[in-house]
Amino acid sequence: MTETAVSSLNIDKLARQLKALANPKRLQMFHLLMAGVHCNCELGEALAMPPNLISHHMSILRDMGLVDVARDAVDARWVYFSINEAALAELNQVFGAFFAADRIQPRRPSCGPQGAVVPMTDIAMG
Amino acid sequence: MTETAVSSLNIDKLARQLKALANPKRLQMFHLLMAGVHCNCELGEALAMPPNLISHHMSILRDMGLVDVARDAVDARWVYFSINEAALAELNQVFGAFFAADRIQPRRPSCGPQGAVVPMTDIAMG
DNA sequence: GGTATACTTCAAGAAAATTTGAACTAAATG
DNA sequence: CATTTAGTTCAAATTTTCTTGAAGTATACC
Repeated sequence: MTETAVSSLNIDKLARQLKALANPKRLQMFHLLMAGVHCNCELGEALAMPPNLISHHMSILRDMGLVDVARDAVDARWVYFSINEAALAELNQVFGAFFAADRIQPRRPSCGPQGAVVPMTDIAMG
Repeated sequence: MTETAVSSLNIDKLARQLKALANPKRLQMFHLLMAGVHCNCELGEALAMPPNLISHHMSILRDMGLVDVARDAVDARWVYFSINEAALAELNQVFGAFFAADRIQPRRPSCGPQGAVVPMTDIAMG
């Protein structure tokens, strides 16, 4: 990834996706979905949370495209949440590129005396 | 990474690290630090933010161990922020393991009719 | 058709994060 | 030694997020 490819627009989107995940309950929900499809009631039982809260947190993950939802073909009252694999792949790619250790540069700050040459007259001699 | 290795303790730490990064301003600051060491005033100039806000956001990244700080050897008033490379490496490892696409399992939910066998008496014939 | 079920939406309250402005610290400068 | 400089800390105000409880929707069951 080039420097210009890490644009502020990408940074904003990455920040919003990370914010959707940056919550212990939502991260646990995501973890459960990684282990396979779950319905609202299963998530609620696993995390000891009421169904409306599950619904709320799932909508945050859904809004960021990270989670998909489907209704049961036999009984449409049941909803099944699952990981959006394309979004996960893109997140992994963007995250890996953004936080790649080899992007770290040995720049020196342009202000402060550190980068500046210390004048010889200021250097104590003998 | 095994399922048990992704424990709730790890999830909480990952959630806290992601939360520290899940802010557009802090992510931009982190991006600037990836390009090399910056002092408070450089970050403030680049992001049009007052020094106390830079200080505040940097302390959040520092508290999570993601950013290091050092004072100038010549003029100790200047502070230099940089990426903590060990923390970055660990974050990449944990994130990559947690969100690894191949962790997704084809589980069927244990409630709802989807997984259940549809009784023959309910299947319309001929 | 009335009731139960599974979930969502809404509104209000509680908690947390963010921003602002001022006061403070420590070090360098004249 | 007073002043300037670079940054931090503090307290209050604002904004956002999270939780709670109730109401609403749509579907299935009897």
